[in-house]
Amino acid sequence: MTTTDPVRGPRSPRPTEDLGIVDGLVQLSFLVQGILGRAADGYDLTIVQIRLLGVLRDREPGMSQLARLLGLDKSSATGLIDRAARRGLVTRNAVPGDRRAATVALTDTGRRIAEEIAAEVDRQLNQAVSELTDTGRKRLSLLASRVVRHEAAGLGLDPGNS
Amino acid sequence: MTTTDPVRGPRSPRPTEDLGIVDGLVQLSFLVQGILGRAADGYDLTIVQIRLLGVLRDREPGMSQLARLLGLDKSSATGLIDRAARRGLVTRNAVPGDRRAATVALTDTGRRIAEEIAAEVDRQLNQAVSELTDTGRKRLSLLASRVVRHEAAGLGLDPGNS
DNA sequence: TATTGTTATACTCTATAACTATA
DNA sequence: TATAGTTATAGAGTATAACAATA
Repeated sequence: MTTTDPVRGPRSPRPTEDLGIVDGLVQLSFLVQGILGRAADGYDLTIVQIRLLGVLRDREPGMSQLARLLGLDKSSATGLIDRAARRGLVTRNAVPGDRRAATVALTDTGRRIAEEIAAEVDRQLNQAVSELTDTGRKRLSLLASRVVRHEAAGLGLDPGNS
Repeated sequence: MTTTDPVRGPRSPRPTEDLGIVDGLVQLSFLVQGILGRAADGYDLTIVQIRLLGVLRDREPGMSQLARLLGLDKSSATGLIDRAARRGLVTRNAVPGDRRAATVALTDTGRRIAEEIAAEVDRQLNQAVSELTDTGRKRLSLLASRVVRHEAAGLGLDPGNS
């Protein structure tokens, strides 16, 4: 997926060869995931952990709900939260009405780190699109948003996560 | 940083809210990775494995070179190739001049699966952008390509070479 | 009975450090 | 000594199946 081999010609003065919508999006996704991964690495975390922090920035879900938000099995969520809690990023809180249930929330440390990482990702991603014109960035933002919204709507999901 | 609200034309039932360049790209990357993951899952593979198949479609690298291409430690590549070989997707071939070295190549099965998955990803990704206009898809393709190219250049990578 | 969450188990993926064999 | 690759080990992440406790 990294490359299909487009005919490689001599260097054009203004290359910007079109990779096509498929390769373009696939490679862009790996680029973005790379940025996320390196940002996470700086805090000795993983992409999944920072995604968790992102999701918890404006929610306090139960375990099953959290698993659904992240697209995981609930047993996977158990381990994920175990590890995040061991690092002091999140806590499990009891639910008054239901003795089976527990909600997950960020700790102060978790929230601070979530914000620092978000700022770092912001920097790196803006750096990555710095070659585009203002109009280009604006268009890219809108096109990406439209695709994401369309897909979310198709899945019956509403709010965006991080 | 939601930007100014562009007046939506009569074609849009609802305004496509702009997620901003950062959230738009991050969420789009998860969407694309999700498509890749589900495509891989259909063959009982992982994203890493199909990425491996993609890389090997037009290369026959040594282990160290392969690790560099995938951004892994060479020991990680060993396990990755072990598992892929066990599934009959790739083979290790001896290098005549150097008894330490080995190159990795797709088997016929591996190549067939690589192509089937590529076709499936193509379908799903085109489906995902089906709501955009032709112009929108064209622009998205070009913008993504430009960002990817810029980043690759910054890393001194030249896709398609050694 | 259904739901919420955990445990047991097995596998993939990854890195670090130490190792073998060759160059 | 340096390079190519593997092994040993440890940890994260994931799913399935079985389980306990509560509703």
